Amino acid sequence: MTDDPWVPPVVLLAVDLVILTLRESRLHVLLIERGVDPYKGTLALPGRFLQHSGEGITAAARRELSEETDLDVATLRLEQLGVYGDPGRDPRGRVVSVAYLAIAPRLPEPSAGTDAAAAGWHPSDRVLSGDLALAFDHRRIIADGIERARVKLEHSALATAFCGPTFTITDLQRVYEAVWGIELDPRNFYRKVQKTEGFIVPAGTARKSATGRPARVFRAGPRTVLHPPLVRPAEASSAKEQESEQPPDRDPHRTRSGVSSHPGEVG
Amino acid sequence: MTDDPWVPPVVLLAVDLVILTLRESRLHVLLIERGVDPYKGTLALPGRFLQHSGEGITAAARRELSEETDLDVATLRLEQLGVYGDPGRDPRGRVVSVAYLAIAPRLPEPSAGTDAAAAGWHPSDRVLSGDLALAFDHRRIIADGIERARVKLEHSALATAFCGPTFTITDLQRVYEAVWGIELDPRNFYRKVQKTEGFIVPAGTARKSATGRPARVFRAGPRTVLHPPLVRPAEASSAKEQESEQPPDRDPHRTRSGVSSHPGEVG
DNA sequence: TAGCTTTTTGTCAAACTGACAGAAATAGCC
DNA sequence: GGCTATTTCTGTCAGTTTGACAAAAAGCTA
Repeated sequence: MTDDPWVPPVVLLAVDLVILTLRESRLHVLLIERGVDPYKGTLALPGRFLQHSGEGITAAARRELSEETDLDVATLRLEQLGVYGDPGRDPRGRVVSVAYLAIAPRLPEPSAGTDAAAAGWHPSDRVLSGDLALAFDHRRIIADGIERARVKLEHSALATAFCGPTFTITDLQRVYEAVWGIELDPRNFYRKVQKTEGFIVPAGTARKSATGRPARVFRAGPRTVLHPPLVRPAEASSAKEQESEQPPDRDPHRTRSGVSSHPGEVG
Repeated sequence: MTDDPWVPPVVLLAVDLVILTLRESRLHVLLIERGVDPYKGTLALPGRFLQHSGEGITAAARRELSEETDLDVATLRLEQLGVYGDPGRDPRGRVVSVAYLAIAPRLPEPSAGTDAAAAGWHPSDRVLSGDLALAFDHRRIIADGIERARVKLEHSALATAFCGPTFTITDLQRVYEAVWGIELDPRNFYRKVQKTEGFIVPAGTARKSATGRPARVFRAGPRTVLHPPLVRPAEASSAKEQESEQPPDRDPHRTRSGVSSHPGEVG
């Protein structure tokens, strides 16, 4: 990888977590308020530095996850989102951060777990719109995470991860609608979901409803890949091109046509 | 991200490149023979350490790319694949590597660019089968890169990146067949590709053929996302679950059902 | 029981898919 | 030139899926 006499530069390695959930049919992301400089007092993703040089990256992410949520960490899945390491993104020095994506069902209301002072859920659209100011390049990381979730909803059974152990088909539809930001026809959604064998399976005799006809209850089936995919309508998937390694909103030449669904594409 | 008095551990940051191309209708990956320990004499992905602490990660990847191929780097696209940073993956210390994926059309035969002694193309199946021994965790990185390419072929116009500036529909079909490892019906492929507006556009009057009816020539169109996607047959997409941050083949509990198309998913 | 709401079962035309037939355009060979 | 081999391209056809929408079913409220 390199020659001998020369000594490569070192960097500080951190992990950041994009934890998404649904509250009142809207997509939310977990943010903390930073207690120290830089960006003291600003909202940011939960994250941490590698604890010691022998700690695995995913181990660090999992530990951070367990500190921020009281959920059973074993049941959550962490998916690597990408690396964010622009020089200058962190005034403390060369910090390279590995971002992870996690999907959580609606958590027990007060999300705080430990001392991490102000941790709370914030609507994702307020983050994406720039309404909420975020530390570092965390807004871009969240945007990438949400886009990843959108794509994964099409091809995997990820949507069930947003729900509790059991749910109705309408619950599942709300997930798709919230993440995709569109409305779906209940009849067609019902048909599609039912036809995809192994996606959801009936869960006992239980039924739930507030008003209207009681709905059947299901739980997640064994299948994790959806074949054929549950494609979102054409207009909804025309996302924007994404870049990294440079300050966001730098390039006015972004085309509307391009999308990679995998952030970090560069010329 | 952390408290104050404590000092986070440092890591060495490297980039590794998975460069794929097609030769004689087979998928190949660019490998170099390591000239120094560790793994001296073993095949490995082209890669390098960050040159100085202010160098961007993508910049490092792009520089390595330009050293290994004589292609116009500006025309190639680099896509971030993921981070590989298991402790112990590199005997020299804590090395975290950011992997990038690049797709190249058939390059001018001798692939070497600079002094990087033995650089050459190797069939991807010989790598995946374990037939060729690779340094570090590079076999896994390549596997992840190929799986990424497979998925991207469905949803993006990536396939044209394997071809030269102009190509025939059959050329394009060969790309899909090589990367997916299956055969496609020429008639249906023709129809599908033609119907996807903006995917490929006619390129002048030129025609080429060796034997048989001369084929029309096309070049890549403006569209980068394929809508609707060009789905591969069901059996072909039943891939294996992937993990990272741990030595491969560690966990006997891997399920056959799960796949994420995005490597690095962990429980 | 009537009215309201939400779930669930259908229906129907249009679009798409997979399998396959066959015409068109060239090169090579006798 | 005529024949064959080969590859490209244009259709066809039945089965499936999709999107839009109708209407029945099953509860709650009044």
